[in-house]
Amino acid sequence: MPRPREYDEDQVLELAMAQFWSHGYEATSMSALMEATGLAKGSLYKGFGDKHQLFVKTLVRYLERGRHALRECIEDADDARAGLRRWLEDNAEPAAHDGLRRGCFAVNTAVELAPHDAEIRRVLRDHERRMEKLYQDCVRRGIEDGSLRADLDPPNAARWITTVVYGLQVRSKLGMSHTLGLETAAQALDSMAGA
Amino acid sequence: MPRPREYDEDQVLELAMAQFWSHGYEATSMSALMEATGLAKGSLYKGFGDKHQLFVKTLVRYLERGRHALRECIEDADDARAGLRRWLEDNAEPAAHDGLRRGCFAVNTAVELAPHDAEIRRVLRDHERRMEKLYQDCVRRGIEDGSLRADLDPPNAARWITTVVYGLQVRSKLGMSHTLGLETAAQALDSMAGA
DNA sequence: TTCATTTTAGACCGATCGGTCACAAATGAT
DNA sequence: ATCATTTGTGACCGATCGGTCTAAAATGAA
Repeated sequence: MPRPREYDEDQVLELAMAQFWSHGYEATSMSALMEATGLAKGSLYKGFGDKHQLFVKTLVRYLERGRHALRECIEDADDARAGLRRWLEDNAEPAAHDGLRRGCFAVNTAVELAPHDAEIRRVLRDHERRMEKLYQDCVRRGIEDGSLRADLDPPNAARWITTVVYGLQVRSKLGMSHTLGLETAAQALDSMAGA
Repeated sequence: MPRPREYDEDQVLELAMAQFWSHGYEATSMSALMEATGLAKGSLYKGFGDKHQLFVKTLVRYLERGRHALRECIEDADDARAGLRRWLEDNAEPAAHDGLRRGCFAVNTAVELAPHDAEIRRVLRDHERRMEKLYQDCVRRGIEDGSLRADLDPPNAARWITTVVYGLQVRSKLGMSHTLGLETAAQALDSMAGA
């Protein structure tokens, strides 16, 4: 009986995400979101809540996708090391790809909002915890299949991987070349590779 | 003959830096800067230019201080590895220290502004280049005095150190504990330590 | 067709944004 | 004491901020 919605919710979230991802939270205005999504202000507020709620929705979406990508990356690989290499190389790439230097939405948000926004902090910490669980599984598998050093401590190694990935994403904001990114990825892998 | 200035320029820059460092560029308003520095709006503009120019002044100041700290850290140490350890540990610490989680002003700025601000990008790239020069010197010294692996490639190792330090700074924004930070610092050192 | 219901559009809101400017205050030189 | 010069102050500017709200449009049910 009601009037049907004219927009596709998923698509709007994608478009809004692109804005937040490229420009951050503070530098993205509601007008920019209206233009990017094609929706009028009223529709955005009715459909997605205020600016902050919309931001969280796009962030959660991004994080879920990131975990999915990591899971796939690890599962599809021949051994743990190959999966890890692929993941590190993927994280060394986006900088060169998009001239936008938008880096990683999660890292951008951690830097901009985490210190003063408890909800964002909770969401990002939860994501970090889940990612490190996946890293741990990968490391354990690598120890078993011999592709990673046998003396690695999985939780410790997971935090190590997290750190290197964050570092690559920051470098990408300054315009790291693909070649140098791959070099660093290789170095990270070497620090954990089996004999 | 003119009326003398009533404020101390260095002190004002310090206070403005604290604001930008904690809240970033966009989230820091001129009113916040007025309150933080105690200067009226007109004085800020007359003395330091507009918001962007003031920001750059505080950033440059921060970067110079950072390079100085690294230089001292390396020179004062008994050997290259000790200096590098000290530097990595210092970078694993600030997170825990200030409940503000303000992290590293350079990393914060790289993430927030570098993609869309050519001047900032130039300043930060120049700083990165200088820092890596210092890292390279440190690595070369470490190869000579035997405290670092002999097969390290200095430019490569310098980028590696940069990456890890960036990663530590991002983790600090989410509230990394001092203990876990030190653990990662140790891991980074191990990846370069001499036999 | 009429009605209840929901979406859409955009005018409108007070607050705040970064930035300017005119004027008062403070100095040393004369 | 007067004057040229520079600093300090805060009122003021138009623009834009995030957010609200009313009214028109679009539907299915009755």
